[in-house]
Amino acid sequence: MSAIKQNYNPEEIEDRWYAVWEQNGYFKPDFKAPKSPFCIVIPPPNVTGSLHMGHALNATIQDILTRWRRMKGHKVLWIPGTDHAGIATQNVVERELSKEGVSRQELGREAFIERVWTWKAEYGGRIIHQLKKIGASCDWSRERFTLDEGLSRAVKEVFVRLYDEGLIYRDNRLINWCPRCHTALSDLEVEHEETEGRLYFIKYPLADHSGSVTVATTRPETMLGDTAVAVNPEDERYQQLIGKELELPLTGRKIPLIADPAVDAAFGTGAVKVTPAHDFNDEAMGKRHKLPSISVISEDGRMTVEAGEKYKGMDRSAARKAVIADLKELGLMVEEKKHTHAVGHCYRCRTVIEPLLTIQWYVKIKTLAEDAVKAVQEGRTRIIPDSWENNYYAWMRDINDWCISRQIWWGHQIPVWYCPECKNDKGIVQGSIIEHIFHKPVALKDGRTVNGGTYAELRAAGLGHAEIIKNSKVIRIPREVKSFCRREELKVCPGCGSTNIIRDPDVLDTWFSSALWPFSTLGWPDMTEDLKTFYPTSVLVTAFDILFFWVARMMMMGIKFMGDVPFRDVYIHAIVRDAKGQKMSKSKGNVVDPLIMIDKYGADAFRFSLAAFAAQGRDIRFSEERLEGYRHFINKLWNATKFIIRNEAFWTKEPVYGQEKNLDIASKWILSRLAYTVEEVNRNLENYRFNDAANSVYHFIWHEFCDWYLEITKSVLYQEETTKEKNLVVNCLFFVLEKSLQLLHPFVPFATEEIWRNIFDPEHTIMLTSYPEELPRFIEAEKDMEALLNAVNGIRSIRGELNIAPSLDIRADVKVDSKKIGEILKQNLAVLKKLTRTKDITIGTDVQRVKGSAVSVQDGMEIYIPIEGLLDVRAEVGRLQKEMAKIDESLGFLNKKLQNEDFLRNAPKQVLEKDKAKYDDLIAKKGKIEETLSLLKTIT
RNA sequence: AGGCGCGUAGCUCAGUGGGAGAGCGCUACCUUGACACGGUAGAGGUCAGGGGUUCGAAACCCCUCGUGCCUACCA
Repeated sequence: MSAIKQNYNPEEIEDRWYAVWEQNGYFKPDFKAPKSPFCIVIPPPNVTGSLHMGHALNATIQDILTRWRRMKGHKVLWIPGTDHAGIATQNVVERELSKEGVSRQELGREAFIERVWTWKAEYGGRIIHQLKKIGASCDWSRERFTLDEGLSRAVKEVFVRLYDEGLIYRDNRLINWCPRCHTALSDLEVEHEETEGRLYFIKYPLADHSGSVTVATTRPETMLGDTAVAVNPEDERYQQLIGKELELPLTGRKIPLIADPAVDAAFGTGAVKVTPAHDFNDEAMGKRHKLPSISVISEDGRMTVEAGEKYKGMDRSAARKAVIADLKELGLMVEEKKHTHAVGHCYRCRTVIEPLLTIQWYVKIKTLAEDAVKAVQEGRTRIIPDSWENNYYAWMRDINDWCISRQIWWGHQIPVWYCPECKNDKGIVQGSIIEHIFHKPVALKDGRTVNGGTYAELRAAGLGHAEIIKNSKVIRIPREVKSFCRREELKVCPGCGSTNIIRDPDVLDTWFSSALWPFSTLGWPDMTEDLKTFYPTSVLVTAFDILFFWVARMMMMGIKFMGDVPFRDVYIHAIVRDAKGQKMSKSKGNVVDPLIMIDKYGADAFRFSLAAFAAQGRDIRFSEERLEGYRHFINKLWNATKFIIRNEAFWTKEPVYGQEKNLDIASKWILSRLAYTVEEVNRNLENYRFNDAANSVYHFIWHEFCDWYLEITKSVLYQEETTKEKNLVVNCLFFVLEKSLQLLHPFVPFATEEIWRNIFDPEHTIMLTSYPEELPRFIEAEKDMEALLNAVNGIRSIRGELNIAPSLDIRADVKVDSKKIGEILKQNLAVLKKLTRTKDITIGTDVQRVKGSAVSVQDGMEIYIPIEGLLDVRAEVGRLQKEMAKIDESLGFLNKKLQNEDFLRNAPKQVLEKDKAKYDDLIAKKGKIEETLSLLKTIT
């Protein structure tokens, strides 16, 4: 005898079943499964992260797909893992250290990294735990970390190969720099924000004192590094001045007035200061005009010696104030205006970005991007919804080379060594590369001299990266020596044998390693069984905010190194916002914690809600009320199960198909509705329409199975004796329950498992049963059922609207239009009575309305409920008039349509037929109601 | 500045050319032998506004208003 607990209590069942699944290895791929491999790699959450709504939605969708495919018989693998998240993690640990009063510099690189690993060991598993809480069926035995040994090997391999092909190079140019994180950032890692600032108009005197030119700038402090002023060549105001020299205020330097078409004559004064070392536009202009670059801001955001003695060492914001004050004093500040413009901020710490001239490593991106675009154009990878395709193309077309070096410690250290001693130009390369850097004494502008030494020593002496590079000699490496001792750490310079070699201190952008995720997690560079089986992966599930950061780069790397796209489909889901539609963020304090939701409502209800919210192409506003509603749904399922179990004694477990002839209409109907739902759910999941899939199973279970079928079966089930009929109905109940549980399992894994084990198979999991597919429909039964539903609805409607007390015994007379409908109703007389709480019902084609009866006109029948004396005639008249009004409105609409010759000529036949039939029905109905109304009126 | 999206019931949202739907909320009635986390019956909408295409538009096109996001080197 099966027994489930009286009350549905998610807490009690969820952890228990998860442990069972994991211990039994149900999450591992079954290589013997009949259908094709199905693989998903999880977007690796940051180790620093804790589960937020976005992760929850993301994981739920992947788990639904994974469980569904597993049940359908695919070889399913879902690989989990985490990302080392370079800057983010380093910042977290640095903050921890600063509480102890230690800086990472004081600790030293090695000790610091060790400290991060310790931190990771302690807190890094948190998010994995949380993923388990929501039921994610990942194969944890294959869990990866972007900084683990295997992935590090993949990273190094990719770096070296790209380097050998000339696709990785080093260059000295402007880069987005975060003075707080003290590192370079890629274009993507800069977030632009509209900021209210000021536009300053500054007078630059002509060197011959014959006048002046006024420039407009938002960043007066950078003027100290100006090397020209530019105007548009067409600008008539400046024709006479082009080519003349100006005297740069506060410095006395002479700079030229140049003409460049990039200057917008309409903006400001039409004259723009040019600072090639601190502005991307100016850098380009500087290159065109061969202007020198003067760096006046250093890597920590302070002014350099180049800025002049007065400003040296000042913070850039202090320097701005000082420059403004000084200009005012000189009478050169003409005007200040309010001005809003976009200012770049570091995506990790919100500090204002500083464009700085530094040497960095870059990936040449153009050819890689072209292939990635082609792959989508040719449909080798589909992006769903496809509205994202254009964004993808646009971004790929405008893409700049990818800056991959970061001046932090936590990450994949760049596999490049430098030899300060080696004089042999052919020197080097290690798993890599060695470049000779500054072996000559370097004279600096401030008068100091640096006597060579290693790169690290110079950094320690207080020199900036850029300074060192600028003053050093970089030697190009001949191609033939590029690939050398690839995978080992380099100890000795292969060129000169020196052991005094230094590794490049920079690490790679976090996204460099995650770009390899779809194949590195499967074992690449080794051609493992997993890699052979599961690459390309089936679908990548992600939010749009990392489409460029991650998806685009995976596309490029996958195509480059595997020769095929990394995934067949990319499903882009919504961002979860709060109830007001705002992005959830800690600073706004509007974050909804998924774990609290799980505590309150259970993981099943939570998952189901997320699925039901996940309409394509639209953001989700999270609503706790709806979540509550879906918990009620699971509770409903639970209670329905209790009801069904009570009849277990009559369950013969015979198959329901094969004896359709003996089945009653309702049973055939529910089987047919089930078949319809199964088809819909499968189709919707196939198309990533999770909300539609969730809604259709919800509607079926609640409003068809529970509301109708369960109620209908009661009239048979409550009979004392055991009959064949009773057995059939019970078998049908159990069958539909079983299929419903399976249908629901990908959405609601825990409760379905609990119920399944209790009823159908205590020894085996529902996880590995077959997903319902292609059941037979019984269209005729569905049509016949309409008659029964109409009769019930008609009687209920009268009861409800006339407010007839349920305790009042009533009877009903049903005049049917055809014998067939009469037969159907007669067969289900007991049901009809029970559902309408009617004592007695007469059915026939010749039934007459008795005086004092309320009337309901339904398709195929008229229903009379005699309530002599009790009939509130006015209420009944009102009710019927309301119905008449509705009918008249519809008739008016149809009339217009059917009298329109264009409609008759052009509309498709089916539409025409349908409308005609509808019209006839309405006319008939109208006639009947009119008749009744006139009768009622004669009474009053 | 460009690009993308959204505006449908009180709220949150489905609905990609044939008479407006769901969940929650609301109203009335009901402790009927699974479930009050329930049942039954209801109320509630010029589908933002204007123009166009069409026999027919919430849906397709154009414009306006409102709103959200993405991209960008506007000094």
